[in-house]
Amino acid sequence: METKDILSRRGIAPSLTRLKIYEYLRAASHPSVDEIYQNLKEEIPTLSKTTVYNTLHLFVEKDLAKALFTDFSKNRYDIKDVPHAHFHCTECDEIHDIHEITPPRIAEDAIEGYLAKEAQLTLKGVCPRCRRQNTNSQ
Amino acid sequence: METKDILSRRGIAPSLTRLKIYEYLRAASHPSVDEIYQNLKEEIPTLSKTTVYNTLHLFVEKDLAKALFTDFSKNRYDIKDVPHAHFHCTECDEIHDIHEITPPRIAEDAIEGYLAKEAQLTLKGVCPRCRRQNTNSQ
DNA sequence: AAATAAAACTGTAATGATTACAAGGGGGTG
DNA sequence: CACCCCCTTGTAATCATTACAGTTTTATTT
Repeated sequence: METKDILSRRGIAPSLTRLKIYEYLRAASHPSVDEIYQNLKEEIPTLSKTTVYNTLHLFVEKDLAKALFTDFSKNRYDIKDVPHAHFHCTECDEIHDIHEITPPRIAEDAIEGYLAKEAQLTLKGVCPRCRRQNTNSQ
Repeated sequence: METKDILSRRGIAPSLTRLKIYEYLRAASHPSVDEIYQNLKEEIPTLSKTTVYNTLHLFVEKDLAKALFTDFSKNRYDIKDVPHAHFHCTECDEIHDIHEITPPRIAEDAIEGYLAKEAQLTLKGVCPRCRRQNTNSQ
């Protein structure tokens, strides 16, 4: 399927900028906003970084792309020693510990060639309290 | 075990500031740096935010605490649709797709009361290339 | 083709988290 | 008492992200 159609299907107008960003994203490896911007501004000299942000937000909203959480961006700390997952509620922005599901225990040499030191499992969605509030108010 | 001893065991001098930060971290729920700072400066009026950063970095280095990756601060994007994990190499800062291990498929209602929409599994460690380079140069 | 409205795009400024860095302070040791 | 080391502090710099208002482009209607 052509990129144009992929965007159209999701209700995104397939402008040149959006096509290029989509294609860069598909070809590259987890690029940062700046990487996308730096690389595309050769082809699209008028490109603005704000547009890259806007476009990525749009893609995420329309389920065409995902925002990753990685070690680059850590702004919460935890001290619990029992393995557990984290649930981030997108409504209230709270983080809850989840013990029903745990990050897989990964041996250091589980993945050929890699030395794995830590695994984090993060879930995203709506927490019980926010679900109740949504139901009540609608 | 007393907090003082927990720190000492890891080779961290148990200063008042560090004790308080450790105890706050243990009692609170995934606090941000600012939350820790705001709450402790009542007790420790001279506290500086830099100290909170320094102390947390120290705890992480000594394996007393973990930095979480969450949706709050995401700065990489991905478009792949096959479920896969991400491996963040702490030496070269690259992110690799890992297909040998995948995030557990989590049904929306898998966790009592929660609505789970997405799961991300992130590993941390050293990638094959960096491991080879370390070996060669030492 | 002109007129209009809506949607995309842009640039600048503001915000917020984090880091860099150089200097201050306190406690223990010789 | 002098010295040194480590902890702590404050300011300034950096970097990613967002806010916002204005401009350009595109599509639509006349």
